[in-house]
Amino acid sequence: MKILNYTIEFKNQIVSVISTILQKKYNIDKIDPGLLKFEIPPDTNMGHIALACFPFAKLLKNAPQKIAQELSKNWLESIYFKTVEANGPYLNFFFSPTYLKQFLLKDCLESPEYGKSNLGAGKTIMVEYSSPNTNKPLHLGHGRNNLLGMVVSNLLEQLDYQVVKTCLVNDRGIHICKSMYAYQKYGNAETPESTGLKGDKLVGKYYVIYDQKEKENPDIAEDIKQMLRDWEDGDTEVRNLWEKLNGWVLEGFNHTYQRMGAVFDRLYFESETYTGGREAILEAYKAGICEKEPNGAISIDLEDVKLGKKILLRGDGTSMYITQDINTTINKFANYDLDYNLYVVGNEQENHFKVLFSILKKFGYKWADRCEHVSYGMVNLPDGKMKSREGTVVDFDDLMDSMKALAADELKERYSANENKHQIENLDNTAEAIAQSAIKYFILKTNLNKDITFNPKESLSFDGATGPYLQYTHARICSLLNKSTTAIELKEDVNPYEWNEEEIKLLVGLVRFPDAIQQSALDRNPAILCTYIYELCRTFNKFYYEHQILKIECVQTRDNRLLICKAVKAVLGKTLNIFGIEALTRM
RNA sequence: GCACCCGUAGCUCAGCUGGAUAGAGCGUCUGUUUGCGGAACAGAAGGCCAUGGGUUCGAAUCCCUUCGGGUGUACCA
Repeated sequence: MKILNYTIEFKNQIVSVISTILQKKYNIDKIDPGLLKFEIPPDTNMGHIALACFPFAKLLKNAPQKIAQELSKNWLESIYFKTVEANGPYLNFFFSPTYLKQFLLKDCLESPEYGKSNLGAGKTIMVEYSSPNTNKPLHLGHGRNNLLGMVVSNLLEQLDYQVVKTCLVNDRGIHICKSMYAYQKYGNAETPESTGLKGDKLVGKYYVIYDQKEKENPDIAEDIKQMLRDWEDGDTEVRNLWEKLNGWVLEGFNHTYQRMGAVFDRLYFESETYTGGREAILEAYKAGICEKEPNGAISIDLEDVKLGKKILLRGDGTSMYITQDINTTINKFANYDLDYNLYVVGNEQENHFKVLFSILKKFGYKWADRCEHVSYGMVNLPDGKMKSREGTVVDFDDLMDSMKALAADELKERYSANENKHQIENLDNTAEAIAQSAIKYFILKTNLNKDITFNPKESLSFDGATGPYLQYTHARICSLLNKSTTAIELKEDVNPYEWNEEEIKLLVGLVRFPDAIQQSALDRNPAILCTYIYELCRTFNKFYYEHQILKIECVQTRDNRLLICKAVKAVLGKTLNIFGIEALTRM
């Protein structure tokens, strides 16, 4: 298993010591730090961390086994390591008790900064996510998007980036007119209040109705086009209707966002940006970057980057999807002094973003290279794709509701089955927190480039590698710490303490935490942190099962175990926080 | 047609910047609790890492072939 590519304090020491030894021995100039590949040995008895010596073999023209031997023999004393030994082609390191306790545990317990780094210090990064259409409610696909946007933002903040979270609201266009049209014709002046429906649900209902009506009478498609023209002309009646319905939808979205914990620093509305972009394109045309088509459309040749030809303005002079995206991106860099600009959007738009970034580059914007599409796979159902119009979507509000109901049932059952157990004071909040964690972890744990198959019956369990498992581990530790009658403080060991295998595994897990965050953030992939924290919890639960803590006689052992518990709790709590999952103290 | 992505245990997924014996969860079978939360822990069974080749001391991992699945390829958004 490979690890430790980033800022770990002891890494620098290893690099410099090894370089010195090899330079002296083999009389070479410099060792490329990239050759030093750290790993976690398969078994803690072999070592706590390891360095593979294969890469040196070629350079030094010697067997990796021999090199490992030489390195171990010439290793210098270090505060970080107790022993360093060669094992075949590997150089294995065992952490010193001093490092584990006075450095690692101390950091975990006392430093709110543990896990963070300053890779992004002084840099601003924008994360655009969610970007919904205001004609129908949010479904599970949006759920994945929102969660990725939120968590990637949180991860970047751990690296000390200044993060600007934005949402581009697609609030105009032909698809918006469809629900408006159906509402106007068949709506009977319904309102969220009169129907008791959430605003986005009400409008979504008419989006579906429109589709049915169009199947009965395809001619109404013309009415929609007219409606869009009226909207663009500022027709009062159409505009009023639009404002009313959009207001309802956005109100509905806000409830969903709030419930799942999505927040935005800045909203961009397509209705305000869609006319822009023309000037930039016409300017580029004047500069000879774009061409004019026979019918007057403006196009750009992207053949050199194998993206063909792209129309930027239609023959009738109207804007396109890409036109307003050009405009919005220019605005973003004008509004904020951005170092990076991320778009969390599904992989079906990969081509669109390649085109967009290429265009901006050709237009001469130096920041074009700092734009990045965070692409992810789709969410499918066991029997295929989700389709709004065919009613096969998993509505995100409904999903949260049903998960909450399941969690509440579970809590009641567990409570009545164990009368001696603690009482859940706030069943409603707890059920909500458990439901949230089940959904969030389920979605986040899958790598970005993979599609997710969502099987409602099987996917959202509370057992195994799930959000509730993580919460359970946290609650268990809290319960344990509460029962401790002595203060849990970090003290220097009077007698040397030998950590057992499970304890060492936990400590090595804690060492990896900053690395897991950095890798997760730099890859824009929360799944890495998901895997990490699940493994840490599994290691903890095994440790907990195998060893007594509070009731063990040896005070030193008890205190050291409690320290580990507290440290795991700290790291677990931070991670859950990054995921937007409540770290329950009871459940 | 072309481009990109995916193919690892019955199912859902880790592992992929090449390295020590390919790992988890669910499901199936079997154990563990007077010890602090059993939403836990352990064991068994289950793999030609889609296929065929190549590079390498070494390939699930990199390159190419084939097959299977997905997405994109608009003067739609």
